[in-house]
Amino acid sequence: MVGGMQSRTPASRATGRPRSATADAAILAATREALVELGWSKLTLGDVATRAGVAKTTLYRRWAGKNELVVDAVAELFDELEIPNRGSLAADIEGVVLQFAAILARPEARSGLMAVIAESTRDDALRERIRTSIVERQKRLVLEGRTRAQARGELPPESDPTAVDLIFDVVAGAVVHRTLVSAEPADEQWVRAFTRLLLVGLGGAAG
Amino acid sequence: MVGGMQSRTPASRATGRPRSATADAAILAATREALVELGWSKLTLGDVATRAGVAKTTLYRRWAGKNELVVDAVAELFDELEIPNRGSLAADIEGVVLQFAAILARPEARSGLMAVIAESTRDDALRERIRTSIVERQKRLVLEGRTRAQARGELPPESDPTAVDLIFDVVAGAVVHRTLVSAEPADEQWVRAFTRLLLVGLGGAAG
DNA sequence: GCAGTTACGCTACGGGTCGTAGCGAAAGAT
DNA sequence: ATCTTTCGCTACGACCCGTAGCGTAACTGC
Repeated sequence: MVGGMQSRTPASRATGRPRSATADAAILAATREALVELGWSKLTLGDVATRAGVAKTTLYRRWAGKNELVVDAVAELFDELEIPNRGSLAADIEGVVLQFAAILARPEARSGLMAVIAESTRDDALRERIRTSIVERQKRLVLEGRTRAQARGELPPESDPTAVDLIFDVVAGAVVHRTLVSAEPADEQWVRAFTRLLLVGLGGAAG
Repeated sequence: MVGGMQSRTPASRATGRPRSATADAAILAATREALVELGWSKLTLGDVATRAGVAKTTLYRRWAGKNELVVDAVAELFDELEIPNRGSLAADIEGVVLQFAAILARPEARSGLMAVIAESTRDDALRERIRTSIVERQKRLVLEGRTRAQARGELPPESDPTAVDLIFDVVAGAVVHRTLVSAEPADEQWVRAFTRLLLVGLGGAAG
């Protein structure tokens, strides 16, 4: 579960009919299904409610609108992200980038993620929701990978705390740009070349 | 001008009343103005027409819909992009990245660009329009910068033609992710750190 | 059990936007 | 002057939005 949806009131009351967890799951699944079939712009909340088998009003009791709903629906796709321990920094990077690319290859992520990010440029609350439920989880992987590499002696202990932010923007940005803007797959070959570039830079001997 | 709007028919006829170029410019300017004030989702074509002082029908004769209109309106922002010749590869990179960041800092670019990219994941024609009128122009800068660096002897002559694509995705992706997802400014300090990372990689001695 | 409280499904509604059609007038080309 | 195309304007059905109101269902505490 994501944890980003509306809490019912101040501190969840223990009285009255409880909200159906089944309905939550059905709505989020229906949202992803609609994203695949219709894309962001043609997705309507009425249609999602019908697909999920719930009333439109039920949907509006949980989510404020299309933006929040899609953020939660897409966020679940990132639950599976984990950084593998493959023994070397290069292998670790390749592993996590491939996982990230696999998620972005799915149509429900492609059409949904960019759209909510676009909306978040004018909605601070939405941006925060995206940050906590999607971006932070990714960034944690970068931190883990670097800590591991430092323990192995592959990287010097870093003093600058903003270095992680930079690396994260480079890694995530490159994969997103490759898959969504250039519209080319981030396959193993590309990931290897990218990892090499990230490790040794432009100055490194070219392949 | 962008050159991406609808040609009137097969080969532009020379008879009848010609289309008003003034109207074109007014519509595109009004679109950017509406993007700033309303953002993508609340922007309506009727409102744009009113702002531009033209009839709604006039707008529909030129653009098929919101997507195409915004692409053209945003594309004009990238007309000013040029790679400066600063004498070294590092300085060249810093210069072009700062220019790119300056464009992405403008609200009409932030809210518009990501939205049309999101839409392009389900619309090949739109993606192609974005590619030719926005992306390719950026990529040309990367090519120029690399050619220049090779002439200076800073980079070895590259055999792999896909290397440019990779570098482009990394540079553009990092800047976009920094400004739109992390929502932090790509200022001089960040650009310097990024350029260093791009040149020497993670293995390079840390600051 | 029984009352109290909340969630649910359903229907209906005003308000807004979409994209198009139809009209007469305007602006050029020949 | 005539022909062709664009322009501004109005009007229209279709769709989606977000909410209100109602009766019913589910769960809690007495």
